[in-house]
Amino acid sequence: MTQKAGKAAYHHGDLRKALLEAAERELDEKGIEAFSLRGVAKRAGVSHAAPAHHFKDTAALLTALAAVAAERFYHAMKARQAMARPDPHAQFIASGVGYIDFAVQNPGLFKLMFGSERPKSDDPSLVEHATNGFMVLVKDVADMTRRNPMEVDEGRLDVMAAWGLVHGVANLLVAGRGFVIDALLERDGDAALERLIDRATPPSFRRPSK
Amino acid sequence: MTQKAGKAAYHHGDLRKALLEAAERELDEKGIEAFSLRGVAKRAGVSHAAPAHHFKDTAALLTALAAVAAERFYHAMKARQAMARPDPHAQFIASGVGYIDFAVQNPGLFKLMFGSERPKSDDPSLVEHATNGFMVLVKDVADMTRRNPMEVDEGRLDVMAAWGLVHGVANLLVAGRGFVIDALLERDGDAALERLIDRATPPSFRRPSK
DNA sequence: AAATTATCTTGACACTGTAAAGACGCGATG
DNA sequence: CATCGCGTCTTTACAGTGTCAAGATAATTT
Repeated sequence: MTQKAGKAAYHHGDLRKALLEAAERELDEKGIEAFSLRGVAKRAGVSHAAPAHHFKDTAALLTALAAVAAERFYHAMKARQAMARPDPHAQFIASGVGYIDFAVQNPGLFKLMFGSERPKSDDPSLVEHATNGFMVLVKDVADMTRRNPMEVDEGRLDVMAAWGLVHGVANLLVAGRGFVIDALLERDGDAALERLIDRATPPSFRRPSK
Repeated sequence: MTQKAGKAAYHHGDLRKALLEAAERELDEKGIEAFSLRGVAKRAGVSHAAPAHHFKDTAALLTALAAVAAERFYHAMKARQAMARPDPHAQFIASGVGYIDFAVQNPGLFKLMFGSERPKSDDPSLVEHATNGFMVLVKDVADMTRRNPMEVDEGRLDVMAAWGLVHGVANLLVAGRGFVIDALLERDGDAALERLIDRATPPSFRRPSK
């Protein structure tokens, strides 16, 4: 086969993984717009052309990183839900808080997933994990409204509204435009987000159908 | 003074304005992440170092462009409101539709304003126009709830929710993640957005206070 | 042990943003 | 009107970027 399991297989060991970790650090410190492949190579302690043997180009590296980000993103939401009450509305709020909190805790990864065109958005692995995340949202809305929202116009509007709400708040916070609720977040933490989503829940989510 | 009014004052005429227009084209075609200052200069028909005399660096150019974008953004919302019924709820929906529609019609400028860290977000002109836009939203919420929302916690949550909703939907559409409602938009146009915002309006926006 | 293959390095190229220095034309001043 | 001065643009240069091609080295296979 190609490489050993543990570490130090060849010159570096598992360089592919090391590059992904270095890329995440680069992303956190420099931001997506100043992200540099040579910087990643430097962090990993290899030459500037080494990444080419593991990732075709920068876009491929960022795509792989976006895929692991999407996976973590999904698990962050599921973990929130696991700790919340099982009723549909509580589950909806939990995933929403998880959505926003992940963005705040991982602004670089979040912007990579949703705010950059550099990752190839049709990558199978990325699509898979992103779809998983989306399905959480759809299921939440489905459980609240007791139907498959994607099958009717009103349901689709509801899904888009729910997604848009958490996505917009996440984006605003990550973009440094959260001054409206920064003080509340400082004081109440996640509870403020719960209140926000709860207050913003439209009537169509409270009733079975309509 | 420095230059004539009409055109062709010196070698180029009003190069500053020409650069801003060229930058907008560059932004539309290449996107913010592939935006190139030399590309802008080429479009304007000047040497690659010419922009330096009108904008200190690329960030300064993008900042100026973001400022004009913010101004247009504000006017787009106001224009929508001027054509809508005068009641608070209709005004709120109108500005929301204007918000989202501007993003869809000007994805480059929208991403520049909200999704990029390259413009200097503390630029006075940019801050001024951005604040104007924000004030539209605050006023809408204020008119619906009959109070200054920024003065109480619940009001701030409402403002953030309203902003987040339209901002999130706009972002998703601009990021090519609008598949949930793309068909509806294709069919009904802005009316679909009106329905979306209307359905998503939380109960706290319908009643005077509480 | 020798050959093959995978992995990484070195060097090169075209491109980027920015700085410094020079050329040019316009407006103001004598 | 001629000249100066200054604002405007160009040329040249440099450090940095992503990517390609060729070479070197270690690990695996035969």
